[in-house]
Amino acid sequence: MVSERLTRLMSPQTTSGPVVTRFAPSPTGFLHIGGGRTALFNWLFARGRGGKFLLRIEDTDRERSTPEATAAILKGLTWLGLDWDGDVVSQAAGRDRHAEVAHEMLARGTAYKCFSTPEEIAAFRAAQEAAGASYAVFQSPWRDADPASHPQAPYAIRMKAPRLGETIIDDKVQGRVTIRNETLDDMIVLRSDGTPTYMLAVVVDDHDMGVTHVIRGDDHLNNAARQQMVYAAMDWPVPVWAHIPLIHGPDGKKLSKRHGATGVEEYQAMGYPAAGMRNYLTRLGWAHGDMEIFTSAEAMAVFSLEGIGRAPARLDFKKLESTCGHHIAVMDDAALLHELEGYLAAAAKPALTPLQRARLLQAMPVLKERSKNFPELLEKASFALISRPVVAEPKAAESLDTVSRGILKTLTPRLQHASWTKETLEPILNGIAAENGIGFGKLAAPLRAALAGRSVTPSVFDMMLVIGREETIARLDEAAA
RNA sequence: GGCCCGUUCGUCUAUCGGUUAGGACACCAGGUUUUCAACCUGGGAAGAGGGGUUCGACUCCCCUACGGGCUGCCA
Repeated sequence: MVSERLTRLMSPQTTSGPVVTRFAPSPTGFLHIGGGRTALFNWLFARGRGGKFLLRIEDTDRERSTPEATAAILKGLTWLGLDWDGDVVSQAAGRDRHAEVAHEMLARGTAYKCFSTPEEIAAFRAAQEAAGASYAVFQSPWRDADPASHPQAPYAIRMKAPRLGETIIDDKVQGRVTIRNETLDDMIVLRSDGTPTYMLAVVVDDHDMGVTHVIRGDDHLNNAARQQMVYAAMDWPVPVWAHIPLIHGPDGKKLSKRHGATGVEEYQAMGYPAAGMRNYLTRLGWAHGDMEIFTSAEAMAVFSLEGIGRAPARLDFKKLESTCGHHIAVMDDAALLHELEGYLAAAAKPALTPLQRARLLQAMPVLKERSKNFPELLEKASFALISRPVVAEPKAAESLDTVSRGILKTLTPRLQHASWTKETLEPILNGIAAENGIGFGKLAAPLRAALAGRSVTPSVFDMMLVIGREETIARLDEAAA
């Protein structure tokens, strides 16, 4: 699924050129909801400025990367409606280029060969700890070693990080972040087995792909300082940074499995429409005045990095549902039905029959205004989905007593030739109620039981209109018998 | 441990030195009603704590507390 990586194609970008953003997940599982939001912000920002939104799979960790995970991530993005430009880039496919850059840095003198073994480094740390130091950055003895003293052995390539001064990350979300260089180590960019590390790969890929704005989780904020060393070592322009806070669970702790749904696909299976998810996720950590309910196009028009908050936001299902409810209410009926069928498939529920689909489409106007998610909509649509004989639930059956059944019997003849509109039906039902000396509510209950087999349903008129005269009379006759 | 980031109603947030601190979700009360919703009206609800700076701080600075992140030949 991941195509050949893009080869070097962009000229060095300038900050005034077209916007290029990217989403770069590791394929180690499904698309995390936090990752989905990161992708969303990148998408909104690029699309809102006529720029490009690229997708790169960071699969350099062959141990943990799987093609299934890559497929799951693509599927999640697709469901969310986040379309990317060009081919999906595989980071692993760029090893040679990454190694080439590492050697170039070697040639420039901004990196050096380090012959220290992992064991020696571990020993160094243990010694530091034993000496009472809480922690110390590893200082390779090879940093300034005479090449003549280099042994014939495998070596890693490390950055020659500045020991003095400070590195400043000019971040659009976090502001100016200053990191003292002494806290930065000579990070390894090429392992002793010749493979590149993530720190090198991201920078090379972002540069080669022409990425102008790096919008990612703030767990990378400190990494940005390290990565900036590579840009400097290669004389490459540094992209605009925007480190966004992570999403937390309702309890304020980092979102994890015990909070329930962490994967985007789970939200589809729970029956939330993509447009509602996008709206909710956009507002989670970003705001533009009092703007609450909006389409993605509207969001793109005003989305800015400056509008992103600095504190982690908590997931609130109540608000998610409310937001989705607004979107469901205004969605096009056919589109809604289509997405609902996608939900059915995602939730491994039986597909709709042609008759059910037709009735659902007809009932959509009355159903969509009162549903916050698809399960709820389907619940309200029950009357349209069932087929005769209608089996009344216990609570509904109670309203089908002898008297009520008698009333229903007198009703059907009058429906026989009535024109099938609410305007005609309403006086007929009101008349029946009046003749029997009962309020309309008393008549509605047995009607609900007969038409839907339930005590909670949409309006009786709406149900009659959707299932039609023939089916209405048939259901009433069966219930009255 | 060190370094970095964060902290406004229960939740998401507005405010970018001067406001009765606004909106949304949720909650409570009332209204409407054909059940459930939806809808309408009203209500309670916030600047973590302590120091500064200033005529004036939610807003700027410092400290503390709490939360998060980074600190790997993981990404």
